[in-house]
Amino acid sequence: MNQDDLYQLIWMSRPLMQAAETVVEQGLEDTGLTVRTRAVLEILLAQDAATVPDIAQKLEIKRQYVQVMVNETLADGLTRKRENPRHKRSTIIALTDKGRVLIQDVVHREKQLVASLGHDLNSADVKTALGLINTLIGRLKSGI
Amino acid sequence: MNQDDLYQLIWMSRPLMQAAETVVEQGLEDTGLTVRTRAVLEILLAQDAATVPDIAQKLEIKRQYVQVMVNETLADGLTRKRENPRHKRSTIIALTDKGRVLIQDVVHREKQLVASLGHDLNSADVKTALGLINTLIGRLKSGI
DNA sequence: AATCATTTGACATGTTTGATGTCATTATGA
DNA sequence: TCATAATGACATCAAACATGTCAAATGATT
Repeated sequence: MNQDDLYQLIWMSRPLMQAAETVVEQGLEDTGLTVRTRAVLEILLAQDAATVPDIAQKLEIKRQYVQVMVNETLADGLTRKRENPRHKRSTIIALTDKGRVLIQDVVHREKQLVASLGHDLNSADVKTALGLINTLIGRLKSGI
Repeated sequence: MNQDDLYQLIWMSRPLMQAAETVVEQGLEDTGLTVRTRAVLEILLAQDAATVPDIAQKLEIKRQYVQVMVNETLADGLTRKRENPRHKRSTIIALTDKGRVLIQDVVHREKQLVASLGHDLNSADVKTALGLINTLIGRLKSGI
């Protein structure tokens, strides 16, 4: 193992994230979304509906802050509350049609951008890198 | 190209960064450094000395904020000002012995951690992933 | 040399992205 | 039933920046 490569790889995650989020922000400009409310909608798109604490766990941020973001999407008519049979106060948050169309459109445009960005990249390399990164995240989190 | 893999890879840069910085923070606990002042010292370690605007350019953040961080390291005796023949006000910032020992020690411990973290990873895979990430950063930044 | 734009440090203020703490209400489980 | 946990709502705080402005210093142009 060339450990300097791995060291560098880990530290390059910040520039990659920053560059990616800058590009995502540009695509969000006329939608009224932020990168973080976009993340909330993406979770709801993937699993149809979730409670605020569920979303917080997925995003690994505190529920209190997710609540603020969710309340924004509710105010904008992008999500709506659904009754939760398991808890009267803790409503289930689901996309409205408006919200679904919006986030689907955003994700679609992003995927097109990624496709043009990576048209000439080796598929196996990408898969390798993805696996590696997931391994690293797992080990860093578990303190191994 | 499986574009979903690439899409996922890009989005995983945030969890990777967060996990990495959490671990780095733990290693910094008894040093009085933050992740960002650590970054300043690492630049000075790599190139011996630099002005505040130089550091800002490397970190891709505003010089005004770098100034605040550098002033902290000056107050802590980790760096010192050196006369700049090219500009009377814009001093060159360099590590003191104390600062050099500290950042070298921090980086050394981090590299040991990375070594144990990645002992069983394939060296070629890591190199591939690093190259891929650098390519992606370049393309995202240039808007390609 | 005089002038004008640029660079820089210093300082004040604003913004985003959260964390933390607390309260009242509402489940849930022993 | 009674203690405990979960949840939404709200307030406060902090880190990591960005932005704007000023004055001193420098560099470039004429």
